[in-house]
Amino acid sequence: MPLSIATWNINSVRLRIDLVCAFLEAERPDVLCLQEIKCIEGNFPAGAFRKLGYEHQVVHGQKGYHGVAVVAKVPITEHVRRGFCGKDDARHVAVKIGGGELPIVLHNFYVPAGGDEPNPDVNEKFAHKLAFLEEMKGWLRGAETLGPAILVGDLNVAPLEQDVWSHKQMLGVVSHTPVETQLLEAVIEAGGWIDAMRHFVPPEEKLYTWWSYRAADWEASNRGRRLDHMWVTSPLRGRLLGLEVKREARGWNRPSDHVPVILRLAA
DNA sequence: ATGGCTAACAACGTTAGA
Repeated sequence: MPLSIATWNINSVRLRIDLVCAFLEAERPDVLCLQEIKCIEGNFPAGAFRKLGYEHQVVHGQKGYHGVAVVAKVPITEHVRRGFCGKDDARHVAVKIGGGELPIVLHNFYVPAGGDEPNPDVNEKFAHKLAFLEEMKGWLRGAETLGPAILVGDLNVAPLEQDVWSHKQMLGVVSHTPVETQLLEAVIEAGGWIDAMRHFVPPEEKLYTWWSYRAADWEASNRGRRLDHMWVTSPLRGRLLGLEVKREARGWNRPSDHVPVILRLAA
């Protein structure tokens, strides 16, 4: 059975539920992973998703900020919400889908942004980000040996030179500093992950999923970053079918600063 | 080099995003 997975940092699921529903009606992905839902589970707009056929839902929320969720048309057979760095903030949920012979484990992450100053000695948010990525690396080590798995989410790191509008000007900016990009590559390496977005878009080509709210004209200045990611383990390499970055979503009315990304897998 | 915007909330300034 072909499978489509979408990921989207929605920056408040309650404020933008109409945008999310329009996206789901147009694209009909089997699974949607959301980050920054900014609400507790009890305030998650479950009914709106259910109406569209997304009746399988796992929410890991908290009040006001952060928070992740998975909604699916296909059954979710297992789920786990993991805490990182000894905190109880809501930054991860994993689900198991395709419960038959070859189930797929799907991880949905929201990695800490890391604040402004890229120095862990003076900026505890940056220290938290690095510790979070280190913990991901250890926990997901050898992921490919365990079978089909997908990891998506807002990882808040743009690892490649063409993942930012200016590699040179971004080297000292949190999200593209060498310590972060090398650590993210180490997470990929340790898990045996395949960068599914770059499987389809060559690394020489610019690719962004986020544009700042602060630009007067996001499209004209086009100072984007690829902060959102979709990875798969090697058992899924042969099933990679297609990728869509829904850039136009950044131009919708009252948009998220991130756009949705859709990965399609063959049967 | 700076500043620019958006969202949540025991809310009308503060904290967070990145």
